[in-house]
Amino acid sequence: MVAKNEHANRSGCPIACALDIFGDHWALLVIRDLAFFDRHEYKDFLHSEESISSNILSDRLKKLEAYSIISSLPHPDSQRRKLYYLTNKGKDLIPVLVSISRWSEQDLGKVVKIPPASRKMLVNNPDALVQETLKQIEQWEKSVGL
Amino acid sequence: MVAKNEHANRSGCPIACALDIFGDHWALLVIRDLAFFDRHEYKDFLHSEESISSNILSDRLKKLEAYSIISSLPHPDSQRRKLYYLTNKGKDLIPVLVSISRWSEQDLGKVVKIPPASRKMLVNNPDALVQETLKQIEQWEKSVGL
DNA sequence: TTGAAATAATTGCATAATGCAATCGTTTCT
DNA sequence: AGAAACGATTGCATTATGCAATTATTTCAA
Repeated sequence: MVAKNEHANRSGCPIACALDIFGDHWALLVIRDLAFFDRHEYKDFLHSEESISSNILSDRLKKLEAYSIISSLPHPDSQRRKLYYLTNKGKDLIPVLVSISRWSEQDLGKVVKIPPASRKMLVNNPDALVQETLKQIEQWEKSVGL
Repeated sequence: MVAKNEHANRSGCPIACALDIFGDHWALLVIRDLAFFDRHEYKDFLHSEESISSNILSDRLKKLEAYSIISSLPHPDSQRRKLYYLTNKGKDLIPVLVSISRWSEQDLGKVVKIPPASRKMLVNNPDALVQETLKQIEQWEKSVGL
């Protein structure tokens, strides 16, 4: 890892504990890629729109794996590539991602770009968006034999 | 502010945009204090369990105010003290805080300490927790004549 | 009324985290 | 066999954070 995080478990507060795990600029974006964008490989995360650095990505993948939020699988086509995926603990973060998106949609105005179909579901029935996302993840899992 | 954040608006992604605002170890804790713990003053935030540093607190209050997530009021008892409170934009973050708490309750185990009454509501009816929180905020607002 | 405490910051400095470009050692492709 | 792809790591510059001390007011209490 790039460096140690001195803040682990500052308190028993559920929000503080969560922030000790994903309270930074990048962790949730990796989880977003896994949850919504069907990205599962190192290079996919690396090339996502926000341009994460290679060292930071490597660090976050390790941390998220250490926290059992993600896990990985050897890629069927290659022994060196890996397929990352969300554990149940990680999937449980989808409602968090959706509520954050909902807030941005409501309160951040035009800078935020969301595909119309998703936006509609996000506004009218966020729970359905969570469910649909889970369903697509299940499909992917089946496709790799998980 | 302590320093400038070079990451503003990395993309149009609603999650990335949100993280550019509160994706750090402290911002959401200040919002938590305002939302759930009836803390409204600098010293209250400063003395909260996680021990935020004075310079960081000062910085976050400025940023959150700049983003119109919080606002402030002169304290009725003192001209130097201020009363901070959540704007509508800030109140819209309560569902985010609740969903994060819910995740921690579900997936972080015993390190997380939540009062039994809140935990029950968090698990069985998170929306009700949001509503109750909003109601208590309204009461406080009334009490200071907002 | 005057000195002490309280309050909201700010400063300086050490440490940690991040950003960035280059590079490494494999593996895979042609 | 050589080139490209890939997952990482390294070194170094910059930015953010942590921490203790300090500041300038204001408020409180003897």
